[in-house]
Amino acid sequence: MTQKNKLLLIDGNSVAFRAFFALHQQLERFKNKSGLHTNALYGFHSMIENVLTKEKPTHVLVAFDAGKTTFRNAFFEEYKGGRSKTPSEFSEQMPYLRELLNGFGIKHYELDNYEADDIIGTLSAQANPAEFDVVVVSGDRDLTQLAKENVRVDITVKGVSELKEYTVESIQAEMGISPMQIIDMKGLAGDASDNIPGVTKIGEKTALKLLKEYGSVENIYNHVNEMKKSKMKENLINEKETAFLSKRLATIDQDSPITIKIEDLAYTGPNTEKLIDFYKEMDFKTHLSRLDTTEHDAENEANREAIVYETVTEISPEMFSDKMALYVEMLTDNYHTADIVSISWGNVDHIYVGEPELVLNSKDFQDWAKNPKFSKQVFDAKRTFVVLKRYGIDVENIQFDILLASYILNTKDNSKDLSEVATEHHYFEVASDESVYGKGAKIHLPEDPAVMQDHLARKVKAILVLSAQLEQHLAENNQSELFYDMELPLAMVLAEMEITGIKVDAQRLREMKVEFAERLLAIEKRVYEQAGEEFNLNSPKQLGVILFEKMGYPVIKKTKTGYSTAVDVLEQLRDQAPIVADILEYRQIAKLQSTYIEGLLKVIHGHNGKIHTRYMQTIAQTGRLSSIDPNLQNIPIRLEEGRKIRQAFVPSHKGWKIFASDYSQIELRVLAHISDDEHLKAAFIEGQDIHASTAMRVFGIEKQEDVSSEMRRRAKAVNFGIVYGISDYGLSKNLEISRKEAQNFIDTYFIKYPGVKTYMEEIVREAKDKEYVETLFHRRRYLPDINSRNFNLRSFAERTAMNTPIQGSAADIIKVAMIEMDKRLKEEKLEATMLLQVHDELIFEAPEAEIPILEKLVAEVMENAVDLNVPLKVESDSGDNWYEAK
DNA sequence: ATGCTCACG
DNA sequence: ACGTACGTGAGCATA
Repeated sequence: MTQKNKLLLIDGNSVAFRAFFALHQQLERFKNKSGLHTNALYGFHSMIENVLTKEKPTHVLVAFDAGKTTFRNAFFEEYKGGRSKTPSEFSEQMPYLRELLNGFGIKHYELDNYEADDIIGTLSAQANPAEFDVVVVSGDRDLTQLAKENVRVDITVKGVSELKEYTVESIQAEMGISPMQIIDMKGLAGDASDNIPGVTKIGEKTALKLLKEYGSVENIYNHVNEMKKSKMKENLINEKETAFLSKRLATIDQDSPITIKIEDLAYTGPNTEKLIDFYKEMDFKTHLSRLDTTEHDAENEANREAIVYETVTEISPEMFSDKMALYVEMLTDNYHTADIVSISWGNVDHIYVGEPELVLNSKDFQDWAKNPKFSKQVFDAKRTFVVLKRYGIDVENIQFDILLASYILNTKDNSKDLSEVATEHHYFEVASDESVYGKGAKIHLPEDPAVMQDHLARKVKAILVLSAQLEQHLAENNQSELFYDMELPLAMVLAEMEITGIKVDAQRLREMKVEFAERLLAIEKRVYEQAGEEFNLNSPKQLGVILFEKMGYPVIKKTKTGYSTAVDVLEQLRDQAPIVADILEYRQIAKLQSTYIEGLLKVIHGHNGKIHTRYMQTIAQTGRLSSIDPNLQNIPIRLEEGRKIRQAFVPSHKGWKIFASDYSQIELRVLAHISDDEHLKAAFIEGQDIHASTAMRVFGIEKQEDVSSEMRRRAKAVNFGIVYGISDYGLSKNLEISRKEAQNFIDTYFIKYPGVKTYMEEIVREAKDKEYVETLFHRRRYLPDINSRNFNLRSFAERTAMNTPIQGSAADIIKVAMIEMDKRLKEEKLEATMLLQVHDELIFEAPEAEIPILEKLVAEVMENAVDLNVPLKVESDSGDNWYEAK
C-alpha cells in the first residue's frame, strides 16, 4: 500500500502573530544588523521546522490574509474592527516571511477579499479523504471548526513551538460538541477579538449548554418560544438577527474562489541558497552554521561546480610561480604537534594536490617556498609558516592571509574553518572541514583520498578568489596599512616567538606539586571535619548545600543554577564561618595545582623542555592577542604563592637571563591622547603618579602628601572604571559603596576631566551613527546593539564603544612595538629573543651581557612605537627566571 | 555542551 | 525601572 499524502495548511498571519508575542519580551534581542526585528520570523521558523520534521508532509501551503477588508465586511462593516493597530515591529517582518518560505521551498498564497482561514477551509474541503490526510496549523481556535475525519487542526499553545491537536473526537471529548457546532457557539457567544457581537450575556459556557440541548443556532430559534421566561430568552429573541449574522461571520468559507490546486502544493524540500541568504540577512547565526555543515554541503555538493586539479605524483619546477595560493592541511588544531596530511597549491590556471612526503621532500617545492620572489596567499599565515618550519622549510613572502584579512574587516569573522570565512564573503564552493573529516574524537581522513584532494583544491581556489576580493575591501575601509604593515608582519613575529618557546623547569614544578598536594590533603581534612561529612570540594553545587543548607549560613548571592560560592561571597562569610577560610585556601591552591602546575607539566615538549603556546591573532574583539595551549597570558602574579610559579619559567641557555618590560598605564595614556583632555595629559607629561593625581583633582587635595591611601585606591578604581566605560553600578560594586556615591565620583571626575567627558559622549554618539568604533590604527569593531531599544544590550554596546578604542589602540601600539623590536634585534645582531607578550608587556631571554643593551633598546622601541601627545613609559627588569624579572 | 570559578591584563 | 564594570582561557562538575 502506498503512503497516503499529507497536506499541511498553515495560517500564516495568525502563527506569525503568535510568534511575535511569544518572543515579545525579547523583542530587542531579535534584531538583525540593519535594525529589523526578527522575533516573529524566528518563532515562525521554529514552528515550521518542528512541524515539517514531525508531519513529513507531501504538500504544504502557508495562507495569508489578503488585506484589511474581506467579503465579511460587505455585510458587517465592523468585522475585525476595534483592533488596536498592528505594531510596526510586527508588520515590518511580514515581507521577510515570504523570503523565509521561499527558502523552505513552501508555497504561499493569498486571495483578495478572503482571509487565510477561508483558503485553508476550501483546500481542506477539497482534499479527498482517500488520498489526503490534512493538518491545519493556526494560532486561532476558530479553525477547529474545520476538523473532520481526515482533517486535524493544531493550535499553538504557549509560544508557537508547542501545538495542541484537535480532532473530531478530542473536540467532542473536551467541549461536548462537534467541530461544526463551534460556528454556532461563536454565533451565540461572539468573539471579541474579531469583533463578532454574539448575543448579549451569552458566553462560551451558556452557548455550550444551549448547543448541547438544541444542536444549532437554527434549532435554538425553532424552539426559543418553548424556553421558560428569562433574561436570556429575551436577549435571544431580541438579537436573533445578530446571532445569525455572528454565525455567518464565524463560518469559514469552504468554497472560496481560489486559483490554486492541491497538486500545486507538492513539497520538495528547501532551497538552501535562498535559506542561507535569508539567515544571513536576519543574522540567524546558529541556523546558518548548522546549514553550512549539513544540508548546505549536501546540496552544494550537487550544485558546486566541478573543480579541476592535478594530483601530483612527481614534482617539477613548472608547477610553481609567483602569486600562488598555498594550503597545508592538518587534522588537529595544534600546529606545533599536528601532522600534515596533504598539501595543495596553485593559481587560477592550475591547482596541484600532493602527499606530504612527496611535496615536503621536493627540492622544487622547497625552493619555491623559500624564494622571496614568489608571493604566496594563504589562510592563516602563522599556522602555515610554523608547520612548514617544523619540516625545515622557511616560507618567504606570504603576501596575503584571508583569515587575517577577514578578521580585520570584521572582528567577528574569525573562524578557523576556511569554508565559514568563505561563506561570510558569499563564496560557497568549499565544504566545511567537519563535513569532510567529521568532528571531535572521530575526526578522520575520508576513505576516498579524492574527497580530501578535491576539498583542498577548493580551499586553494577560495584563497585565490577571496584574496583579491578582501584586498579590495581592506582598501575601501582604509585598513590596508593595518593589514600589510601590522597584522601580517606580526603573524611572522608571533610565529617565531611560538617556535622559540619558553623553557620550563619541570623539576621545580614537580617539587611544588608535592608540596601543594600535601597542603590540599590537610585542608580537605579540616573542611570535612567542620562540615561533618566528606564531599567534593571542587563542586560549587555540593559546597553550596553544605554551607547554606547543612550549616545554615546566610545566602548572599545566587547563580542561575543555585547558590553562589564565589570569592566575594565567601569573603563576606569569613567572620561568622571559620570553615570558609579553609575553603578559600583550598580553592586558591587547587587552582594553582590543576591549572598551572599540572596544566603546565602536561604541555612541556619532551625533546626540549619548552612550552610552545599559540597566540590567537583573530579572536579578541578589541585587537588584543590571546594565548592558548597553554595560556601564558594568565600566569599568576597577584598573590605570592601563585607568583612563585613564575620561578619555573627560565632562560633556555646557561648564563642567560629573563628580561621583561611593561608599559606603565598604557590605557590611560591612550585615553589622554584620544580624548586630548588637558589635565590627564598634563599629569602624564609631568610624570605624576596618575592615581594620586586623579585623587587630588577628584577629592580637591592640594598637596600629594595629603592623598591618603584610601583616596588613591578609590581614584584608581575610578580610573579603571573610566577605561571600562564607566557605570555607577560597576563602580559601586567595585568600591563597595552606594550607587549614589559612585555616581557622585563619576560626576566629579567628569567635571575635573571635561575632555574625557566629551570623548565619552562623542564616541558613543559616533558609534550610534556608524554602528562601529575604530582604534588609532583603524581597527574596527562593529556594535550593532548600540541602537537597540533593549537597555542591557544598548548599555553594553555603549561601554564597549568607550572601551574598545582604548584597549584596542593599546593593543595596536604593542603590536607595532613587537614588529619593530623583532627588526631591531636582528639588525643589532643580538642573541636576545622575544618570548612572550602579555598585553602590555614583552618578555625576552638574553645572554647576561646583552641585558644593559636591552634596558635601553627595548624601552626606546616600546616608548617610540607611536607618537602620542603624551609620553609612553616603559619599566623593565631582569632576573634568573620570570619571577625575578618583576 | 554549559555554567561556575578564577587566573591574567 | 532596567542590571553590568572591558578583554581573555582553563579546569572542573554537571547536564
